Amino acid sequence: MSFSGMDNGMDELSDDGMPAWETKRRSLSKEQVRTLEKSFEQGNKLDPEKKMQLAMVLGLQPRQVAIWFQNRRARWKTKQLEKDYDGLRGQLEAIKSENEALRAHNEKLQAEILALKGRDSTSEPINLNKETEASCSNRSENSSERTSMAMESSSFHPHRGLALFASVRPAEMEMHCPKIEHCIAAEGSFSNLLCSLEDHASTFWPWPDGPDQQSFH
DNA sequence: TGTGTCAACCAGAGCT
DNA sequence: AGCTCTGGTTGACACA
Repeated sequence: MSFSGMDNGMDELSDDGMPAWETKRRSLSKEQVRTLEKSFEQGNKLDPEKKMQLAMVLGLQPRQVAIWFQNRRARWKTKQLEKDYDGLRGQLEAIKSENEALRAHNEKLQAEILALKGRDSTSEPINLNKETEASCSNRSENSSERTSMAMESSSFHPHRGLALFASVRPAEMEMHCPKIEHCIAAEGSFSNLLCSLEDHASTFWPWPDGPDQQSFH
């Protein structure tokens, strides 16, 4: 074990029976850490037998091994939270751009409707389907499909981006928009996004049933 | 000298 | 009761 700067002669004992000057000694050796890491990869929980075995092999106090595992779990969790945060931030950006696309498309449709209404009031009754066909040569008669085609003719791609919206069919867009609006309205508060994605967070832990049932692959 | 990292510790909770 | 866990803190050390 290598450490420096602890060269005084204090000889009172700590709770571990170690000299007090040893209680805050610096780091474990590279070899010790390598072995501990290897063991941690196989399973981040420490049963008493494994603890004793590691302590014996590494020439450490069993308590030191236990503490190393505790600290290592804490570090792992912190890293995992950072990763999770980054992932959610990415999803937020995707949702925002998706919303922009929806907004733009919505405005386009509104303008189209207004134009049609304008014509409607100045001339004879208009067959909407026919009129729409005229304004967009390759559209079908079905209004839902028409909407779909309109979406394709603009830059909107329903299957691109978040799976979150994969189930939103064009005809349902109006229904879903308020939800998205709400989401984006709350974009200043990241916790709201966290809440909305909470149900998707079951994969947070790499093992089933949460952190207590861990078993690394 | 400020800051980050890490071993060690503590308190409180849960499990057997 | 004894053990282990998590979350937070402390103190020593390394480094820019």
